[in-house]
Amino acid sequence: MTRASDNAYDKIRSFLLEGNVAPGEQLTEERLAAITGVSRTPVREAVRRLERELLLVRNESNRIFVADWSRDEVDEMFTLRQMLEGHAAERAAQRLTEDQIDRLVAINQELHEAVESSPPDVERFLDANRVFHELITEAAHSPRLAEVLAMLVEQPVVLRTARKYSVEDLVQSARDHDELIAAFRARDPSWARAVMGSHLRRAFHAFSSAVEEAMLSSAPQRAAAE
Amino acid sequence: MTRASDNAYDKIRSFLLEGNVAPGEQLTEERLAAITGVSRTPVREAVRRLERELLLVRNESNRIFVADWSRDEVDEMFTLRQMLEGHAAERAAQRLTEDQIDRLVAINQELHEAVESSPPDVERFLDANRVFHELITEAAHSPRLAEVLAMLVEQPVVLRTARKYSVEDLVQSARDHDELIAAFRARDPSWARAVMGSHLRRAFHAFSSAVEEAMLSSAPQRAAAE
DNA sequence: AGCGCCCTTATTGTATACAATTTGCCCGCG
DNA sequence: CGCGGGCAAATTGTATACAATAAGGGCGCT
Repeated sequence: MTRASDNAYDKIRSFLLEGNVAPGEQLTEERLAAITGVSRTPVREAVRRLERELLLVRNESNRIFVADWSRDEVDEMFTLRQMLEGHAAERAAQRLTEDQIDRLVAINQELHEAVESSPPDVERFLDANRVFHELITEAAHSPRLAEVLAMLVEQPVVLRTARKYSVEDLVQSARDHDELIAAFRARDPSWARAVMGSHLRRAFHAFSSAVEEAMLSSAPQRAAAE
Repeated sequence: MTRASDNAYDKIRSFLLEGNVAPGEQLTEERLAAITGVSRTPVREAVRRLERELLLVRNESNRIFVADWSRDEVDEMFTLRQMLEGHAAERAAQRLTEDQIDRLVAINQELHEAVESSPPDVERFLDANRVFHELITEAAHSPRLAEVLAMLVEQPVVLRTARKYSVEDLVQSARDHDELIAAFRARDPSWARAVMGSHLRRAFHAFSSAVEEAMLSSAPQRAAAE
């Protein structure tokens, strides 16, 4: 792994995920170079990577912007994930070792704890959630599937919104994972696929209501300010 | 569109597709720069793109190699395409305009002609085939889906092997397209998905037998030469 | 002869200067 | 007041030199 460009990638990524810049805002290579402390060359590599993961986009004249996802686009993304992660779960059900299933249990234990603490520790939840899904993708043993999925998950909009999820949403999510584990233990691919499908679809609706909630409280203010 | 790096991308891509280099062979940025006539900087951009499309791969120390797909990997790729293009066909069935369907008919007419000429004009077939699938993907109106599919289609292994397809394979492929068009005219999403599914799965098996055929005739020679 | 270390060479990574392109602004003209 | 041309500034693209790293080969040691 190269030093500077990976470093730049990590820094820019955190920068975006922490919401330091608004969706739609323009960034310049120069500015990113300043932020990351490396020259434009590795920054360009990092930007290409982030483009691929859809965190950054370019306009028709190749200027760089923070990606701004509409509700429909997020819907679309969850639909693709449902299809692909459903497939991954199906394959994982046939391939997971006992050890790996035990690890899933441990990770989901962590996730349960994050949910049940008060207030719920959303960062810890998201972390465990990510690892949980990654392990399943990995166990599917399909490098191309993994690569494609890497493009779709970890979207800033979704992660930022997650902080607004209701406790019930988080609890249900943890329960979905429990059921996924049960499906894996039973070595039942279609069960696994089905659970993954409803899990992700529910996640989309949780996202969707969280956004609407946020809109209701913030939109009037914005309207007044404009 | 930038000049040099797009140019480099096109040239390297043709270079790979024409089979000028063997799968697994190492390439260097320097050599690609010589081939394309530009400096290493735009070559690196082009290489990144080709990596993304899985035509090139890197080893653990970032050296560049021509991708070498195993039969299982091609299987995996077709499975993903089946899932994603099936979804695209489903959406396209609900969204294609009459004009677009007419265009599909025209393209498939071209494809029929390519197949029926003797000997079959495989290049023309592949061209029409690509355009046909692209139009469907586009009509699905799902930018992310399009992006993901772009990573998977147009694999050199598959394109090279296509030259060895039997006439029946090509004819059947054209018939699949006819049926897809019928499904689109009927505005029947599940029909469209199902046809696309069997179309791609059959394509995989055509590929698979073509490869086996080639192995049977060439493997002994290679063994003798070694 | 085999094995491991070191030095050389090949290759990729980074910085930087300059070129090309795009944008935005200002100013003059209708 | 609008609008169009053209200049200046901002931004991305490319070339090149040098740095860092990895591979390969030879040489001595055992």
